[in-house]
Amino acid sequence: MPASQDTRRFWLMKNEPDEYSIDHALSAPDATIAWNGVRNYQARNFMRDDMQVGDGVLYWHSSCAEPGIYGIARIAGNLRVDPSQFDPADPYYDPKSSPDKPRWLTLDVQALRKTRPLLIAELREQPALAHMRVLQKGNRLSITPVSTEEWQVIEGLLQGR
DNA sequence: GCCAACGTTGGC
DNA sequence: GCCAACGTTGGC
Repeated sequence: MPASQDTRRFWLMKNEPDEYSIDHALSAPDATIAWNGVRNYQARNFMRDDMQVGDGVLYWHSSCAEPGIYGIARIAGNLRVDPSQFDPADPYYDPKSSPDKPRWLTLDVQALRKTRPLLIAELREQPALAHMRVLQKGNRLSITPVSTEEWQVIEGLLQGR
C-alpha cells in the first residue's frame, strides 16, 4: 500500500513481560489478547478516542532487566468495558468504579511478530527518535502515540538499515 | 532496592 | 479550585 493511502496511526504499548510478554501474546488464540488493566485516563482516552483497527503497535517490555521494543502488533478493536475493574480479587480492581458507571476500557491487541530487542540505549542513539515519548525523562504513560516518522525509523532499525 | 517523576486524592 | 501528601511507575 502506498504510504499516502496508509492512514494507520502508531502506538507504543507497555506490558510487563512477567504478565504479558510478546511470546505470551503470540501463543494466545489468534495471537490476540485483551489489553486489560489500563488505569490511567490519558491512556484510556487514547484507546477510546484515537485507536483504530489496524493501527500499528510497538510492543514494549517494561519493569524488567532490559526494557525495550520486543515485537510488533496491531490494534484489533473490540473496545469494551474492562471487566477486571469490578473484581475485588483482581490486581487491577478499582473500588471506585461500578458497572453502571465504569471507568476503564479494554480492547484487543493482536501480536504480529517478535522482533529483536530494541533496547532503550539503542533507541537513544537515533537522533530521529530524540522526541519519542517513551524516551522522555519521567515518562510513565503505558500507551503513547508514535509518529509515522518514528515508526519508519524503527522499521529501518529492524531491517538493519 | 532506590528514587525521580508523575497522577490522584482530599482537606481546606 | 488550590496544592500538599501520598501512592505508583519504571528505569537504573
